[in-house]
Amino acid sequence: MAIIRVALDVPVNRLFDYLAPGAGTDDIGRCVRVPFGNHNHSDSRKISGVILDIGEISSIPEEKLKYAGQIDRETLPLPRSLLQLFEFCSRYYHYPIGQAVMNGLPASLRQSNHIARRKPAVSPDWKLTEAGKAIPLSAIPSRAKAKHQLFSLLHEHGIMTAEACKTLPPHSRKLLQEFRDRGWVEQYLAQPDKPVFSTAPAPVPTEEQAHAISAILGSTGTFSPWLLNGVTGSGKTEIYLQAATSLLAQQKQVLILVPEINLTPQLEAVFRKRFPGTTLVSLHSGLNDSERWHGWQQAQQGKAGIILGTRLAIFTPIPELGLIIVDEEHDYSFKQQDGLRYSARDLAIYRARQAGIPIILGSATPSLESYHQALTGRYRLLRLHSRAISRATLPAIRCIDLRITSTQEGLSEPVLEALRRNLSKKQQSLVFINRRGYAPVLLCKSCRWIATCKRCSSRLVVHLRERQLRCHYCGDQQPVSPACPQCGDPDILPFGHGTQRVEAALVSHFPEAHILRVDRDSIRHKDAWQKVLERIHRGEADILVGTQLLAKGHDFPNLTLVCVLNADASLYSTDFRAEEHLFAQLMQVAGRAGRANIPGTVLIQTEFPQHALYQALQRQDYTMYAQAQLKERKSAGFPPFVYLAVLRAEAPVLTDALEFLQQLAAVAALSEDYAHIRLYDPVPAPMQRLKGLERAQLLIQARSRRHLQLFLSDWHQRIAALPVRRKIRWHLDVDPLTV
DNA sequence: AGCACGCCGACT
DNA sequence: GTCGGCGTGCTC
Repeated sequence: MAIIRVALDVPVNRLFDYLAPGAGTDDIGRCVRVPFGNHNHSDSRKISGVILDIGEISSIPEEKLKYAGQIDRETLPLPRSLLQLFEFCSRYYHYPIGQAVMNGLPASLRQSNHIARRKPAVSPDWKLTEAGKAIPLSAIPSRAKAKHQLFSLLHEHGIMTAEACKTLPPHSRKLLQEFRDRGWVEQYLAQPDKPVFSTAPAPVPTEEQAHAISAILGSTGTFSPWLLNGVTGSGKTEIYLQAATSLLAQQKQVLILVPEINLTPQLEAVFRKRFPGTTLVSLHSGLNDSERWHGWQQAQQGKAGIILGTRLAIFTPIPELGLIIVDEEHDYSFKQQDGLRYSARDLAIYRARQAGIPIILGSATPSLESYHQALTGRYRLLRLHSRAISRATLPAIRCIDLRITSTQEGLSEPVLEALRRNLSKKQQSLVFINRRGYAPVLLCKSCRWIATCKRCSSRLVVHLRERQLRCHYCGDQQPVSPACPQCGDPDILPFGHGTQRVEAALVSHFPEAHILRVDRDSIRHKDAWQKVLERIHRGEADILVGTQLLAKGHDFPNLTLVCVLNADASLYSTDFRAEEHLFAQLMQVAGRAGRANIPGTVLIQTEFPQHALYQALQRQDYTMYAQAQLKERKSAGFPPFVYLAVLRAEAPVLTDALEFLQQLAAVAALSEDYAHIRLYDPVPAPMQRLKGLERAQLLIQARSRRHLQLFLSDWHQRIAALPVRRKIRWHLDVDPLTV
């Protein structure tokens, strides 16, 4: 009897075997309901899983095997390539296979009771198999009237369309299932739909663009990763569009990944406009179950030519995938920070290799990992030097030396003066300060007490308008107390500047101006972001005050001045990626200034104007900066010259977490591959206390991916075999962003 | 993860 | 005497 091996959403890295009479290899990739757990209860609970394999024998004793429930044959099975992707995820990120699969599926497929409920989006047709054709009609006794009739219908036409099935009495539909179980008929899908293609007129590309486009298109049908490096406004999007045009014309599908949900509408609009007749589906976490399910189906059926989405879209089945585009490839949002900690950008490379297609990684400031790949010839580098619209010039970037210039409420006189001038010119300005709230610190002048979070090792941020102290890590809030809880002095003061405080200062400086604050607090309500964008575009804001929300990928045509207030904070960070991140962020925010035919100005307040970062930024010289950074990374032994993984543990008491990690480190020494890796001492995590738990971490470093993986596989198995330590939670993060 | 089993403390 | 606390171990 056939045995199906099913991926289930349980934290055990193995498949579960079930008896499934009548199941065949075409059931691989299908959803199935199976009984799970509840050994000696008659009404054992059923959950959904995905069939990953099928065979005749099981390593599980026969008496333990249960019968699988209903297999969902109404829905297209997941393609093998997607199943392979899940298997790769499970191996590479050391995550249970069932949870890797279920993490990637839309909720409507994942939910434990979906099959009975969900209306199928497509019904496959039935056709006679070779075995079925060999059965003569006379083999069916004519007294079995319905059976005979159905079989003769099948013999007459060879197929039974889904439409025709609907007109059959329910009894006959049951018979079809019976025929299938006998191997006489099978379900199949008529030719998958091809995406409709149509295109609106495209602008004539610049010479650089034309070169990039023809290079990319020359690699159609082969795995070729392209790193497209061009500053904001250099016309990366046009290259995406024209590369997509060619692939869509060949009836291929195009997958586009963007970092954030906020960026999907914008790029979506651009693509819809260029390809008015092509079905575009947008996939991100803002969709409800049925919307996501619908988009997924359109992609899988080949109806959607363009699949645009955030990181989760990397798990969409796309049968005719011809091109992948990862926009803003350096962005951290591509890495999932909990559960299956995958990098959608890295998985996109995997998919491109798997499908044998080109992939474009686009960025003004590529990640050092990708740039290194380009320098060593694994990726091919395409550079766009000039802004695409000929008259647009790069913004002039100038540092304001805070060592010799004083500030009031965080604003220096040159910044105020520039804002004043821009106001009189009726042009928009952006004041960038990457810190929400009014002030990041509440300090008692007499005893130096600082308001801190009870559950986290963080300082509470003053939100003056709401008269609240808030923890930006756990969300906890409390009213601002009237006096110092330690010494009773009523003289406690907000220290430092956040968006609210800068907004207030600007209001008093420029009472006549329209000032709009944009941060996570101001757009908390749904649709608020869209409304803010509309207001900005209607010119209803003279000065924008905001966090990185404003820095990412939005074109504000009338914006000509950008002022950066507190950039230096990142330079004090212990995180080895902090500088790279700051550079990318500042390049991005600088790119907001000056579009079309208005030149832009960027002013950066800093105490370190001589710092290499600001020097490179002023020249907008990514290459110079990246090469200097790579040199530093190489000598310091950081990625991309080494490969990292982090094992993090959390427990109510720090020493428990540290001791646990110490124990794991001892276990690691038993591994054969231990010689090829370097294990650091367990240390408290950068944010030691979070949501009431103490966190510690153990850094693993290796010279090659292969060695890291060999070690991790072995180590992970040893850890899993260890007796469970209560009250300690842990996880492994491969290629972590922060260590 | 769930869920059942199991072995110890305060209650009708 | 039992109800239920959560510590432990298994799920095909």
